[in-house]
Amino acid sequence: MNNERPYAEALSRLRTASLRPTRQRLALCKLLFDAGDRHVTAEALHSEALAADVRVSLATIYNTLHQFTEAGLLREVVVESGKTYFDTNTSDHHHFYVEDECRLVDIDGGQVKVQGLPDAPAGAEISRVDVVVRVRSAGD
Amino acid sequence: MNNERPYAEALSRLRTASLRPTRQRLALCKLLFDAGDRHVTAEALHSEALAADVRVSLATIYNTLHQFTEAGLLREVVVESGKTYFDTNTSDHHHFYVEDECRLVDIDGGQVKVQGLPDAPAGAEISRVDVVVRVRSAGD
DNA sequence: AAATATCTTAGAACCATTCTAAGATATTGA
DNA sequence: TCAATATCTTAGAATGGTTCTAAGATATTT
Repeated sequence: MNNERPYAEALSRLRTASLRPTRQRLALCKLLFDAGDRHVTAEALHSEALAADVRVSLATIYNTLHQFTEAGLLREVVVESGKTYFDTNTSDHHHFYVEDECRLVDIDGGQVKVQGLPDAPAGAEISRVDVVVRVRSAGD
Repeated sequence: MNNERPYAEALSRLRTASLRPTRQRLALCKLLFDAGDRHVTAEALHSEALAADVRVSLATIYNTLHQFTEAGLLREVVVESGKTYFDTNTSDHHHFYVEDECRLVDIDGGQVKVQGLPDAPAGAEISRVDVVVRVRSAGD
């Protein structure tokens, strides 16, 4: 977006999250948000960082992903036990989950309507409605 | 249901699954299916079995839960990473997930309609649509 | 620049789950 | 009924993703 100040956007993201702009967080910001909507696991982001010569520990990857999630910069998506995906798309939307590729695909939230849900259990209030459409590649 | 042949139902369940009626599987069948709709984790079922004086290893609990799932007697529900629930209700339905209690509540599938889903990604076909309504107990 | 607050890190710890391979149990077929 | 075969159960080790620890590094505030 801005070739002269490549970290301006990352910097402002960290400011809104009240997180100090460290080398690691700035680099992860760029990796996460410069490439459009993404669904990453901690391990995948770690590999990507190392491949891009960003020296960062796995612990920091986890810390950062959770801090970003708490700040509303990321959304956590659970579709399979033992694997956590972080989604850079935080708008109202849903997911296809391609089971045999362990891959997520966004479904725009605007066009999807979930009708007929009963009231939440007594004393509880809805925090989110997640629709996961599990699909299998027919080819296999 | 039948007080004189307490294992008759368990036995027929195992037959339909082509699984040998062992002491462990019969007992787990009873624990799982005699009490109406349930959502159990492997650990929880293990504790329950031990409490009921059913000597069974955790490995067998896992084996059995997976075999039952493959046979269509159970359904696996993923709502939180690192925790797998097995649901004795295998009919078309959805779930409330009470986040602060890690508890699932069934939502009857008949009355819920998910409209406006786009086509599955090229070459893929839908295997299931899961709706998870995350709720928080307002009290806390 | 000193004092303070926050961050990063390697490696250990953790926990749910799966694996291993050896003995036990169920089934089959004479 | 009994041996032969197939399947099952098990304790304990192994695995894999994630979190914890506590010590040194970096950023911020004064």
